[in-house]
Amino acid sequence: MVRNTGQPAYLQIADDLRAQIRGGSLAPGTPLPSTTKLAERYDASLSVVKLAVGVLRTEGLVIGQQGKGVFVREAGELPPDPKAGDELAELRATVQDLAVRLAKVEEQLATSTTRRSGRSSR
Amino acid sequence: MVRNTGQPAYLQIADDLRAQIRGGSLAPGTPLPSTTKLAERYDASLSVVKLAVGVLRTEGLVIGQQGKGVFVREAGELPPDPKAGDELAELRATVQDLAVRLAKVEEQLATSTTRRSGRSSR
DNA sequence: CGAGCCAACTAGGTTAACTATGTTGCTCAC
DNA sequence: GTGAGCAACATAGTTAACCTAGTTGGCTCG
Repeated sequence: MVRNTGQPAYLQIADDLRAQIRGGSLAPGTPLPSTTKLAERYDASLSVVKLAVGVLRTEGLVIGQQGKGVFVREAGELPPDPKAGDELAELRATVQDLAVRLAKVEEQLATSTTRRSGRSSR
Repeated sequence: MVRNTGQPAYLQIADDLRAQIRGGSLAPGTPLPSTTKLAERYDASLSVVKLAVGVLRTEGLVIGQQGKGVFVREAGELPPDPKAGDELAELRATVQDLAVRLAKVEEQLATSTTRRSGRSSR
């Protein structure tokens, strides 16, 4: 599809969707058409549609929910499904994970250095 | 290299690079390692590296120049930190940094103390 | 010696296939 | 009628392959 504009297809699609969101055609909370539908509508491959959605996702304009769909983000607030997309919870989980792993590493290090195998380079 | 944080590989790489940029390891104006090099360094496929760079690109943190490389955006001209500036982003970066360093230590520990080939990410 | 070509790198775009995982609705057995 | 299980569909992630295009440096040939 597209071209002419010199812009890659996935950016054109992303721009179009972004315009629709900002223009109100796609209201906050409403789901975008499915990847397949968008691919048909824009006559593009699934891959470029996924790329386009990916751009909007990293921009924070939309939020993808596995199994359900991709929803337009409420400006400044969370979508009707405030699932575990919480950064704080994510961070906590990560920190917890790090703590456990650190403990293991420290343990290994303690037992291995006693017989002096300290083989730490770089 | 991946796993650990439960985050997808391309986001982990993006976060790592982002941390390096914000941390100063990658100064503005300097080029990132080439896609191939990054793929080797992170033991990831070219695809995920391209995805990671793509994320930073859409974030405006780096600018890709075909044929030359991907360069860190000059601080003055980068409007980034779109939603950041908050503690959360800082924390995130720090945690990410810790995760990377821990992963390295774990790797060293695994290769130096074990002769079970258990590890290795693909 | 110089001009031009060429080979080797680079990023970027596109496609396709496969996997994983989550959601939802239907059907079928009890 | 209810519950279990399944099938269909959704996003998400990963990989691989192929192509385009820009840059650079070296080599060759005139």
